[in-house]
Amino acid sequence: MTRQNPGLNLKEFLPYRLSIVTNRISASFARLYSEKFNLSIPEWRVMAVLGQQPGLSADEVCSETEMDKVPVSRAVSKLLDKGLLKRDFSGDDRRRSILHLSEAGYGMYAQIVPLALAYEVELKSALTGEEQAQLDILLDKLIFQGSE
Amino acid sequence: MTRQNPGLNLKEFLPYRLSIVTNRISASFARLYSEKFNLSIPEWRVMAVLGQQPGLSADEVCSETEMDKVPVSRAVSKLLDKGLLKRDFSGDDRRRSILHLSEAGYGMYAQIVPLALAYEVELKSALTGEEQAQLDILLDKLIFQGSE
DNA sequence: TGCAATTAGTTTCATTTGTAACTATACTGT
DNA sequence: ACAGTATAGTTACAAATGAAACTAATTGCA
Repeated sequence: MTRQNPGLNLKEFLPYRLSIVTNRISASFARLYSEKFNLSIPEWRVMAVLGQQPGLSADEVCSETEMDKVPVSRAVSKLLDKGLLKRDFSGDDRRRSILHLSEAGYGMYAQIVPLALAYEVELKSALTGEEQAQLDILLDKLIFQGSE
Repeated sequence: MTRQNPGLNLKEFLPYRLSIVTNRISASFARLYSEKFNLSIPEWRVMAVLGQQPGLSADEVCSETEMDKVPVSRAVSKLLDKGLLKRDFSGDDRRRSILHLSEAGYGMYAQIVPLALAYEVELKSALTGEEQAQLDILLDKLIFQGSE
């Protein structure tokens, strides 16, 4: 049977292209911190946001990282076990946690950050300075669009 | 303790930004075909590539879609169960499958493609024509970069 | 030939993930 | 004050995932 192809070329389809790029990049970046520091992706994300904004609650970590509260909860308890995080509870609202990197956690964070930045530089090295700026603008527009 | 922030701003960090955009987009696109057609993401991917390139083997589907062979194998058997796929085996090499959408599968594919294209148009509507072209170029460069 | 190494695909098993149910605390309106 | 609702976080359960083991077929080469 001869069919007229409705014409969806995957390799040109934006959601598909984005997922290929993103999957490759996050897999290779994850290797960086998982091999050396034995952190899972959710664990790293929690540390990354707390390194920058100490004192967030678990719930705020969720909204900052767009992670589900279940993986956040599990990552937090793993990080507590490993001694990389400290947790207090708010006096105002004793349900609410107040999360900080511990000394050890901050030390690890401070080791990972330069690796992360170097990785980003390497990634962007395929692009000119102008293209890098353009990419930021485009991603902003798409991030906004995606949230409808 | 006063600490000097090593300075990783997640919201500006490329791998993080890419994953936010991609996760939002693929989640909302997945709703499109999972709700209406009851397809999982791997199932849709297999159909999408076979709609465009009938007769691929499972292994070729893997390399085309960058999926693992396990999810491909499972998606193929689900799609066979649902009657959306036909499978033959090569005469030359009887391990090698030859996969085609069935009539029903092609019918479903032909319904999904316009939805997918409309979704892509809507996504890109946040961008000017020139920005869309630029985005394609940038993704190509990053896709190439990511594969090293 | 014939036997080791390779390849296509499936299955098993352990891990990860998310939905939904649950606990504990806090807020709201009467 | 208190009953009903909402919120922070955890736990239980079920589904998805991938690494590794497995089966079956093919290739290479001695």
